[in-house]
Amino acid sequence: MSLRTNSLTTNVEPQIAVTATRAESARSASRRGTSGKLTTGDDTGSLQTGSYHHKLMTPAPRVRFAPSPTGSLHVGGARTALYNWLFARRHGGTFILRIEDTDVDRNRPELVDQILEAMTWLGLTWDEGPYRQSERYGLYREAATRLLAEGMAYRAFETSEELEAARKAADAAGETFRYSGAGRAIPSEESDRRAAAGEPFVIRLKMPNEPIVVDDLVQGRAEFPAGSLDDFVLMRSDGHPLYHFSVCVDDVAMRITHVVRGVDHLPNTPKHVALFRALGAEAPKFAHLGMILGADGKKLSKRHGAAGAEEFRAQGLLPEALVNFLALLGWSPGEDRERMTVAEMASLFSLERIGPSPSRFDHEKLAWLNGQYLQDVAEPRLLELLRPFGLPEACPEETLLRALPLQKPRAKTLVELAQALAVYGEDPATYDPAGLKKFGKAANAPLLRTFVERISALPSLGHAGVEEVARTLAAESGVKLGDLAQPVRLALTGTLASPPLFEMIEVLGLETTRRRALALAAKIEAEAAPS
RNA sequence: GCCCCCAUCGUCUAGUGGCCUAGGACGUCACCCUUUCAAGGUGAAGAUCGCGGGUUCGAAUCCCGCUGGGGGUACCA
Repeated sequence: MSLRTNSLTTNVEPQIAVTATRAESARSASRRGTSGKLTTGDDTGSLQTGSYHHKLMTPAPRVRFAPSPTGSLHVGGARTALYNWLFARRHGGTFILRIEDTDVDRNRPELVDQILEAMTWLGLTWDEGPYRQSERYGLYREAATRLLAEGMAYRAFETSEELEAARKAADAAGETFRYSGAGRAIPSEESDRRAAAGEPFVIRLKMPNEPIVVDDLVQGRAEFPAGSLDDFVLMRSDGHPLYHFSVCVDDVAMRITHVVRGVDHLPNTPKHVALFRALGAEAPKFAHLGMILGADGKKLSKRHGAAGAEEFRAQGLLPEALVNFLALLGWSPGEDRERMTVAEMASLFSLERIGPSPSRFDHEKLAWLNGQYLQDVAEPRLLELLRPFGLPEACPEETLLRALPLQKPRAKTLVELAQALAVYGEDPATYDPAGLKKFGKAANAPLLRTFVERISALPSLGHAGVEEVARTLAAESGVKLGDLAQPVRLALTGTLASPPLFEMIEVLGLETTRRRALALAAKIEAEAAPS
């Protein structure tokens, strides 16, 4: 594609795609179609008192989530997307997805799908888009041309090498580097001539020489002194728009009303405010969210275990749990609410209740929340969710379905649950050493054999019947129930921890129970008999 | 260096001048339940509201300074 910067001096502009392409519309429409469960019922619910007012007084908000495909969907990004989504749902607005892919060097197009998939997994479906900035270059060129013509921006002919050198010099002198604004002084005829002659240039914005105030909905008022910002670059010499520029042009084109993003963008905001002004547009309202830090208070990264949405998925977390957790990181509905459905969150959400401070990512609490959500998943669906994590092949699904109620309360993630299910498929390959030491006594072999004999004689293997057998046998043998139950448990699971033994036996069935109990008895006998 | 932001139990937070002897949740500990492990139930410990000054009859809540943390300072996003 030709990105000849010379085109900036002309006015040949390709048609602009302000609306999604047909394929994209269809795609997002179908996504929306599958996410019916996430609609919030705003129109009929708690909004009743306020909605009339809202609809008359202010237009429905239009918000966007604008990831760049330079990495996967980070939890920080996921939370930003969620807050935008909740805000849109709360006010009957529009949630727009925009891919910021103007950095050709760092872009990894294959990550776009990964991001979309992660958002879909989280249930954060979008109403418009995904727009790709790489497909909207005409729009940026047109805007740049206009700013140039209006004298709001100008060409600058310094090379990056020259600027780099100047930056280093300033650094060495202990001074703050700011672009000199030299390009402002070049007469427009000369500027046009040099551009036409093919001399490379960037386009810079003329920053107003006055302080810029940002009234942030979350962070409050921040005033940036005049002169603290220099004339930043709008268009690179290779014709690519820079982030600040494409963002503002698109926010105007998409009629964005509220910008909800991370505080790392707060220092950029005065630039954007100046740009919106230059573009002749009203700036949207801003809401900057505090950073999400790792448990150690450092910037969250892979080092902290998981940072990307798909990693949490791989860890066996439920999207609804992650969403609930993320919602609470910076926002609180008040009244001590913690566990909420997305619908509840959407009806309670407000930017005013977002706190400004950074927060740490507490995996423990996430795990707890996930465990809570896990309990509510019905067994058949749970089995499907578990499938990608591996189910024991040797075990009929009907058995797994019966095992699930026993194992579910003992697990916090799908990974843990899947692992716990393994015992229903295969006989223990090894025994817990401590368990063997404590319960592998010679006297326990006959106890195991008698237990097997007696439950074999039972007309059916109901847990109540098995328990009665066990209690009777323990009493007869003069031992506590635990002294019988633990060796049996060790035989059946190889460990000393499991769901209630008698219910487990009922699920495992007579054959498996016999085989495993007898195997341990044999092992004990073999070791007890000195050769 | 310069610019900007933040600061309540270990963690997430409630709190917007008197209702705070600072509330809830995770985590921790104890007890109960119990054939083990979880889950669940009950209870406890845990915050001189970062520090220092103001304002006020009264401050976690308002103002100033400091300290600590974070972000930005690109022809990255």
